[in-house]
Amino acid sequence: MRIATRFAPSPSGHLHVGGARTALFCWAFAKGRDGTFILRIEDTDQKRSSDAASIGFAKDLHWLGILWDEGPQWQGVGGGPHGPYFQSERLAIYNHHLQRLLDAGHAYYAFETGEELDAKRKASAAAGKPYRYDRAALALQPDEVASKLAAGVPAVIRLKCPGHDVTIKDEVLGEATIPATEIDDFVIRKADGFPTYHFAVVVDDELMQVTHVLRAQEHFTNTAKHMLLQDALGFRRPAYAHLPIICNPDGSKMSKRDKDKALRKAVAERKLTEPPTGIVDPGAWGAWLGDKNVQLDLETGQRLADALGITLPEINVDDFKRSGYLPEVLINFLALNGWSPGNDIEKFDLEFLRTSFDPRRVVKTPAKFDRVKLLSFNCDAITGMPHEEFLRRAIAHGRSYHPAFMDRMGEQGIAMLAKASQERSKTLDDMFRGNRFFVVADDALTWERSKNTDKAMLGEAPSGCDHLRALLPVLGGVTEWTSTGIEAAVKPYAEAHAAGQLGKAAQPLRIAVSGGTVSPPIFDTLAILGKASTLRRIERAIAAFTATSA
RNA sequence: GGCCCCAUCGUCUAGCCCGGUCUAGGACAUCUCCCUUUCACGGAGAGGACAGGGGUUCAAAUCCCCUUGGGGUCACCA
Repeated sequence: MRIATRFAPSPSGHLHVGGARTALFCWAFAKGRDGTFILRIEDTDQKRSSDAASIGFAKDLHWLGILWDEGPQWQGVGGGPHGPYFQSERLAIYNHHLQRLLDAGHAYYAFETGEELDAKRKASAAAGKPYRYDRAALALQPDEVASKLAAGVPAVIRLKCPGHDVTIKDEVLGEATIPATEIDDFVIRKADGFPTYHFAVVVDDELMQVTHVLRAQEHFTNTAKHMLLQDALGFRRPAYAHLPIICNPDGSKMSKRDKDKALRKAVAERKLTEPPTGIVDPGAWGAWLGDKNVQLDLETGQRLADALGITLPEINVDDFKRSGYLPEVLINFLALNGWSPGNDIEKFDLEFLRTSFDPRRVVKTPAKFDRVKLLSFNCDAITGMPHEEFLRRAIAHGRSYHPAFMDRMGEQGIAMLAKASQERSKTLDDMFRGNRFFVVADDALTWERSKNTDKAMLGEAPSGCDHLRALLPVLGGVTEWTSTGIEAAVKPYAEAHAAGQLGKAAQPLRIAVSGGTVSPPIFDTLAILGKASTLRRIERAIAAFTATSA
């Protein structure tokens, strides 16, 4: 039988890095064995699903280079003989198998409301006993059930568990036996007519001929339920491999809520009581501030972060894209969380992963996601790529995330900036984020006043400002305004007037034109800025620093 | 709390299944020095782990037990 794996996200948001890793391993396992990789959208929760989210998944997966053989059709991928691939479109299929279970006496209707069940759960908790469904509905007479159904009383369907222990065989975790007492008659169809996750998964995995289920370890205990369902339905049993969770450096589970956490912290630190105008509407703001469980939607959260001047932690694949990480690096790094090829190889690509991935080499322990190491990998990849490629990718990134910057710099300016930036960039975003001074109007530039800037500009004579005054005519006389042309003028000046210490002249220049102490190499910076801007900024800088120091 | 799983440098991990080749290897981070017009990059070097306790054995990171610690799960969410 042909190997088949599936990635089955619920479309309740963007693709999370943990999900991305699951997808990656599923893909690698199937594709490395001439198998099929299926994408299935588990949208059985009507309250939490959205079409936009499933498109987000497709985009993110596509960006990572993980393409599905079967699944929703999107830009030339997908389709397949086992559709539809949205669970919400498979209701008739589920109902058919539900009826089989009912007919065989393996399942039964139950009429307790959510509130009733909650009360029973609370009572058990108060008594210090674990809660299990009490099978009250099993005592109902057939005609009672029929009349309730006919009367339209909301009903769920539960699986009648056989009452024996279940031993799970797992490719990474080995064998584990779940005692019968731990598994109660769980719900397989909700009152709204939709199947629960457990039921839909089991049916779809069978019908889509999935042979290997690779999923996160949080599903491990669920496996017992799925096995019981397979037995009741007469289905085959796929092989299971449960992948360790990816978590934050502090050990907490990585989640979308981390963004809200970062925002709340920043808001508290700034003692903000009113929302920044036009970012969050006052009603939503109040609800959000008042309840830690309320989350801001992605766009609003991002706008608030921008307004507060903070960077949100990257959680979703799209966040890493926005931050300027390369897809091939993210994939490489993700694969290293929970798996390794077994030698000292750390840098590899999709193709390598495809041919070497083996679930038996998956680690059993949860991994803490180390963004610092990821950044280091990204830096290596960026500094190591051919410059044409860097230029191309930087431009694509800029068009998506910094269109105004791109416009103001112009094609030639961007090319020059890219040239000066590649070897000092850790992400595609660095070139834009760190260099905003290039695109502010000359007369709008302000200067950071700190120990460092004041020392460089106003230190002992000749001070930075003195050098700048002297440099003004020198630069003014430069006829070939290029990096080398400028260097040819400034170097001799430093030799003659700064004891050959180029820094004595370079640093004041840097501060004057950039407003701060960090920029690309100074001659490149001046060349990109142009002669007029350079001179104008120097004049204004001298004025700004000397005016306040007098 | 019940149940299930897990446990090697700060972090990701190699080694564990098939005990000796492990004075435990690599990577990121850290520290020192070098390079340097800033920030980075780069180069050289250093420190850093088998959770604890019992066994088994000539020999244990590797096998067994206990303790401790961590994670997952106990929904009409997936």
